[in-house]
Amino acid sequence: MSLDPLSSTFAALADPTRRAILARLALGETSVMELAKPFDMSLPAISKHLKVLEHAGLISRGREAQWRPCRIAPASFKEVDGWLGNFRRFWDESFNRLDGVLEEMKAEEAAKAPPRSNRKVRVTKEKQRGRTRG
Amino acid sequence: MSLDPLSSTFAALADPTRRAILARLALGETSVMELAKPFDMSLPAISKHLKVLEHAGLISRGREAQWRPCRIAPASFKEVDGWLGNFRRFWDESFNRLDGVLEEMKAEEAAKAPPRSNRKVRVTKEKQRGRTRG
DNA sequence: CATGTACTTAGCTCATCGGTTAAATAACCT
DNA sequence: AGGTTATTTAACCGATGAGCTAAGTACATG
Repeated sequence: MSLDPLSSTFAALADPTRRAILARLALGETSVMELAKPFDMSLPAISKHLKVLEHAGLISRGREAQWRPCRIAPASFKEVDGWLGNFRRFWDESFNRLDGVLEEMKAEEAAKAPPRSNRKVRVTKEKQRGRTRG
Repeated sequence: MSLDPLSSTFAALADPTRRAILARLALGETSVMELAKPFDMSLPAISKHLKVLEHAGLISRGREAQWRPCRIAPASFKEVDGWLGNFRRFWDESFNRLDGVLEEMKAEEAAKAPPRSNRKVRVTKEKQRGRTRG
């Protein structure tokens, strides 16, 4: 058992029940009972799902008397987003433009590169989402 | 077999070998042999991984003579990103500010809402990434 | 302390997954 | 045609995953 973090996170997200639980938690912290309600499924099943989500770092759990309230934990979401960022240029128009900075570079490149060029593009691991722009 | 699209996409991403294959494909279209090289694994195993990725909509495959070149397919990545967008406010500082628009609303809310308020927050399904601002 | 409520753990079943080897298919190259 | 190269399919195996029921733990309260 125990895969690398990204693998266990993606694995956790690969289940519709677990994604539904996360969607519910996006509305706010709540108890296991509450989370279980919408599902036609035994409580132990939900408990397992929560364990998986917790292990994946997608939720964290507190203790209040006999309740174990669950809430979204940001870290793993952020990691997934970071990984996804490596591929963002494949679908995100505005990202491809990099807020206009790449415009010039492209123009320069185009000036000296032949058409239909198949040259490789660097993938700049992480950080794509960090442009706060004030 | 055959889960909902998001589930099979996340499931496909939950394997490090498959993610490595995608990382390689981010550098450009290539053959199965080429993709297989870095891995200490039989060719059929790679073939299966590619099938999974294709089924998940993360890659598409062409035909050139005896080669079946693979390339990144954007759609499923985009879907994952869209889903992730529902949770972006949990970790993305700049998103939380919504380019400054929410600033005022928050101020107004704060004026009439009691402290430690636990009120629910709407999650605005999809589209978060669409602000081109070009 | 006994009972109830909120959960978790244990132990089981069945399906799916990731890997294997061996054989099949497909297209090219004499 | 016959061989080589690229890739897939088939058949199998051990491990993991999602569900169940039954039993256990933790806390609260009558």
